[in-house]
Amino acid sequence: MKTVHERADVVPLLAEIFRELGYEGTSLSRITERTGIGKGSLYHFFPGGKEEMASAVIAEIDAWFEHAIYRPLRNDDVRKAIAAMWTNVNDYFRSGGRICLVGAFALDDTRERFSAAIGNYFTRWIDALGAALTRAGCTGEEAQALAEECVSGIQGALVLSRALGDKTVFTRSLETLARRLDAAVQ
Amino acid sequence: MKTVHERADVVPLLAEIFRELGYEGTSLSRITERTGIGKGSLYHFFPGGKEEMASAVIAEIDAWFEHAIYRPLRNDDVRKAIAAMWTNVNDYFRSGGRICLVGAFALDDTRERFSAAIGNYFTRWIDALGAALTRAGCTGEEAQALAEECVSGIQGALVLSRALGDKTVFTRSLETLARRLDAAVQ
DNA sequence: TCTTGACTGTACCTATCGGTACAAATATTG
DNA sequence: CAATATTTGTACCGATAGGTACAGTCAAGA
Repeated sequence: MKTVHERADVVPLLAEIFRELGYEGTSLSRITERTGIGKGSLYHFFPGGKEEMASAVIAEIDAWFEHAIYRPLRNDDVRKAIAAMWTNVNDYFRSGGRICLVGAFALDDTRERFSAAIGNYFTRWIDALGAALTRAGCTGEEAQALAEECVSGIQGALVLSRALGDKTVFTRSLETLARRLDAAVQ
Repeated sequence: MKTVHERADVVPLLAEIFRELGYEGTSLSRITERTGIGKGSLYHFFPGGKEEMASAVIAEIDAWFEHAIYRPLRNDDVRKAIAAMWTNVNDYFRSGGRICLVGAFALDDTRERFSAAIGNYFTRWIDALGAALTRAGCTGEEAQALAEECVSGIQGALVLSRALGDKTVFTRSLETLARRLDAAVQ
């Protein structure tokens, strides 16, 4: 028997593996082991090998954030977009049970391979949130500082809640950050 | 010619390599390449291999934080200990140019190997800072929440500043956190 | 139905992985 | 100096790494 896949279905599976094992920790045999997809298929979908697989994963993550978080922050009603951001972030990271792959890649020298994509992801997040806060009446400086603090805070909460094995650390941090934003937009 | 080392001198070298390459990304040949120390010596000092090397690194990091940060927070004058914490943290992480190895290990499944040590490092940091804040007049809840926020914030600042390749993100975050603590102890 | 092109499994390649064995070189002690 | 204990370089080991080659399988269109 032979299962037929397509590239779009494979990327999310790869994402979870990279998330769990890191870039260096993810081997082709582990991918096959966990997904049942052999080397033949993997190199058919991703001729560039492991690096192209990780690139595809990052691109998909980026697209998801662009659609679910950045665009609403730039275009929609500020308060609604910010509220949506918090629930989407909480869901996406499974209340701290799932890490941010982009943040994880930034920590070791995997960063060198994907530095442009990594920088972009965070820059656009901060800028979109900053723009929303500016629209809500914050000064440029204030907005930028608050946005940076939120994005940074989310990353820290992911690290800490995973280190302590305690999801409540994550949800609690999110609530604190949300309150701080609410105060700024009144 | 033959250079003779001793275990205590090797650990800091290993620390920098693990920091840069991650646990899985660090191979024995890379260690030899960067330090000149051969397998013979490495396995003489660390019979348990790579896992024992990483354990030794974590233990040394832990000891440094215990001495330079946790103990002063528990015993010394609160305001002085907190001020010392910020300057020590800023120096230790080279203003964001150096990551937190313990935090990085927490993100992927390297965590499973060292979960006790990882959890301990963060728990003791939060508890020591919380105890200091309590002594300065905060309620237990307030102190715990603030301490958690600071430790989490430092981790987030490391991730973000490395992702953006911008050390000012780190120093700015530290200043914001420091102001927040100052306000709490008046 | 026959052909085409996307998809897959298997076999294979070289390089490197973590780890072991051990004799030679070096310090240290008596 | 002689004897002992540390430390080190080198040669190995089996397993696995990422990657290639390619024939076989399949669904869909002509």
